[in-house]
This record gives sequence, C-alpha cells and structure tokens, in this order.
Amino acid sequence: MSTTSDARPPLRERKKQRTREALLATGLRLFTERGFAATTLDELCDAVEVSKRTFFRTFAGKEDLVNAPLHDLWTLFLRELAVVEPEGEPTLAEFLRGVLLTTLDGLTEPDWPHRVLLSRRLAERNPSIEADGLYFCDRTTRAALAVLRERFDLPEDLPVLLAIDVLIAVFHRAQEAWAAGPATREGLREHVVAAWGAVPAGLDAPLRPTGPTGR
Amino acid sequence: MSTTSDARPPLRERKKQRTREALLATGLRLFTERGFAATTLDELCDAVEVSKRTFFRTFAGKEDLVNAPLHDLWTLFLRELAVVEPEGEPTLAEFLRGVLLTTLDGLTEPDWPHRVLLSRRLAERNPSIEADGLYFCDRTTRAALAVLRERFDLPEDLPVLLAIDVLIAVFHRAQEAWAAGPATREGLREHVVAAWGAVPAGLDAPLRPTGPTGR
DNA sequence: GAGAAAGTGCCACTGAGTGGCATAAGCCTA
DNA sequence: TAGGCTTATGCCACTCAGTGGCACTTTCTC
Repeated sequence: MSTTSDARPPLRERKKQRTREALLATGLRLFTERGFAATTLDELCDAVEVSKRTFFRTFAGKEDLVNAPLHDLWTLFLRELAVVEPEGEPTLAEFLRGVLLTTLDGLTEPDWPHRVLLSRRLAERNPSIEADGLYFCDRTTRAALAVLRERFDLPEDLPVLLAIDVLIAVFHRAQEAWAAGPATREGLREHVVAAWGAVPAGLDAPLRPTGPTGR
Repeated sequence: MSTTSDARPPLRERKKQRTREALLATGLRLFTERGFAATTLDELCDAVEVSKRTFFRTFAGKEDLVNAPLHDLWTLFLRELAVVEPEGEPTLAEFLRGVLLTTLDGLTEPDWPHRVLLSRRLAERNPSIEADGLYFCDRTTRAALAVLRERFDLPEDLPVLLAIDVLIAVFHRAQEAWAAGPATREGLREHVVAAWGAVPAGLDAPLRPTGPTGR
C-alpha cells in the first residue's frame, strides 16, 4: 500500500520540484521587492533554506531563474511544433504563428501570466537578465529549425531561420506591449496576433519625412 | 608651433585610444589562442601593462571587448540612419537595407573584417558573449526607432520595431553564414543581400511533409 | 534490510567587477 | 613656463557569483 494515488513522479523527483518551486517563487519575490542586483544568492538560499550549491544544481544562475517562465513557454512550443498537424496547406509563417498561439493556450498553470510579468519587469531593468533571455531564444530558434527539418521538406536553412527569427521578434514585441498594460493571459494572445499583423505593415511602410512636427 | 600637423584629437585622447587598441588587439588574440574563460583579466592586463581598473574604464567587461567590432558597425549604422537621404520613395524595409549596406561599405579600417570574424567565432563558443551581443543589438533597435521617428512620419512604434528586428535578424544570419566561409569583406555584403531576399521566401515557404527521407 | 544511486550541505577557492583614494599626466591660463 | 585645474591611472581591499571536491543523508531497488 505504498499507493500515492496515481502520482507518477517518484518522491525524489517531487522533492526536487518543490525546491525548484520554492526558489522560483521566493526568488521572483525577493528580486522584485529588493532589486535584482541587491539580492544576493546567499540571502535567497537562506530564505528558502537551501544551500547555494543546490541553487546551482537547479538553475544556471540568477538570470536563469528569472527567465524560467520563458523557458516553460518555449519548451512547450518546441513540443507542440513537433506534433501539431498543419491544417490545410499553410505557409511556414502561418504554421509557426498557429503553433505559438496553441502553445499560449496550453500554458494553464494559474500564475504563469503573473510570473511572466514579474520576469519581464525585472528583465527591463536588468541588462544581464534580458541578455540571458535573448540568448535562450536564439538557442530555441536553432532547436526549432531542427524540429522543422525533421518533419518537413525544407531544402534550405536560412529562410527557415529567418522565419523563426520573425516569430520570436513578434513574441518579444507583443510581450513588451502586454507588460505595459493590464497583462492578462488572453491579452498576451491578442498582442501576439496584433504584432504578427504589424510585420508586413512595418516592412512596407512608406517613408514620409516628418511634416508639421518639423522642429 | 605646437603643430602636431593636423591631428585634431588632443594627446590625452590619443593615449586613451592607444590603450583601447592594445586591449582590443591583445584581448582578441589571447581569448582566441587560450580560450575566453581560460584567459583571466589579470593575464590580459598584465600583457598590455595596464591596471584592471583601467580595463573596466575602457570596456564594460570581457564580453564587451569581444563585441567591440559589432559596436563599431551599429554605431556607424545609427549615424548613417540619421543622415542618409532616401532615394525615390522607398519602403521602410528598402531604406533600412540600403543604410545597412552603406554602413558596411563605410567600415574601411583594414582589419575590421578579421576582427569581426574572431569576434564571431568567440561568440559561437561562449554563450555570455553571444548574450551580450544580442542585448546590444536590442538596444540598437530602440535607438534606431528613435532616429527614425525623428526623421519620418511614423505614427506607430510596433511596426517600425519589427522592421528593425527583421533587419538585425538578417544581419545576424548573414554574419553567421559569412563566418562559416572564407569571410572576406565583400562576402559579408553579399550574404546580407542574400539573407534579405530569404525573408519572404522563408515566411511564404510551403510546408510539405518530409517525403522520401521519412524514416 | 543492505547496497547502489542520486541529491544535498559544507568548505575552500577562483575570478569578475566595484569603490575609494592617492598619484601622475595632460591641459589651460597668465 | 609655472602654477593650478582636470582627468586618467594605479593600487588596495572588498563583495559576490559561480565551481570543485568530499562527506553525508535520503530515496530507490532488490
């Protein structure tokens, strides 16, 4: 009768997850309250009652902790990208857009939006966090390329990479606009749709010199 | 007759530049030869005969030194962006592309291509360098937006930001492809042109499932 | 219950990055 | 060209992120 009902993950794994959760929640809170640089790892580890060594076994660094919500998103995105069946005969762009929206709908953890918001606000004020996030996205791009090449007949890498770059740029700008407002979960989705539409509008925008405003 | 011929910059400034040059040249060399992480700042400062304190007054960090060639590029780009007159009635995309190409042609320092190459190779092997570079480009995007808003009648930010994002993505992929080959200066220009053309090709690419290769 | 395997804590250490202050070098004016 | 002013540099001590090593505890497996 060692029945832990149906909970699959072994105890060890659950403990690890609990530590991770505690670090994440406390970390985001402390960084937000006291400032990112001003909060030392020792303080955080003290608050969570965990050794610094354990922190580094869980996260690659302070920045990595803050960007964890983003990791969730793009990890799920890659999983979806590998399984979603394209409907009709979409272009690569349409397909990517669809998968991203599906991914957003799939993030059901209740306070994910709140955490992304905290994460974003921290990133906006701390270059090292933003830099770390941008690098992560770059690696995601390459991973996405690999998945796409596996599934579809795409002779060249360059155009595909650029399409994914556009997707990620769209998400970034959407997230930025979203974080400036009320920041609800549905809101993020809408901002992505809007930003997506703004891509051709931006590229094809006519260049009129500043008229009446001319200083 | 204090004529230092026509050399405008005062001695102090020239000395500073010389130190910077020495740090840059020696830094790139040491990082390349011995590895980025394996080379300590103390070693570098020792080799250049400069105190660590001086290093940090010249560069924001090790990564910043490696990305200096990139800074040159985008700084010049912003300058050009502020003055180049659009010919005819180009779209924003066409204009940005033109200014980038002009900028590339304007980088005449003899070993700039070589340094970009070293810089790129280092960045590919060292996440922190790549991250730093990506962050720098992000800031450049915002700076470019400000310049464009000043000069042209662009009612919304979002489309413009996305257009610049595309430009930077194009440059990154071009640089990547360029660094994998012989890496001449003209080559970089050609790769930019090619990558630029690959943007619509990528977005509109049809999605055919992997055919004969299907495992 | 015993042994294997995995996770954790503790400790000492490296090295990046910063602040403060004294000194030296270039600059400017009379 | 001597003096004071400004600015860059060197030096020193310090904080803190991140790592390696090893002993210890917990969980898993049989």
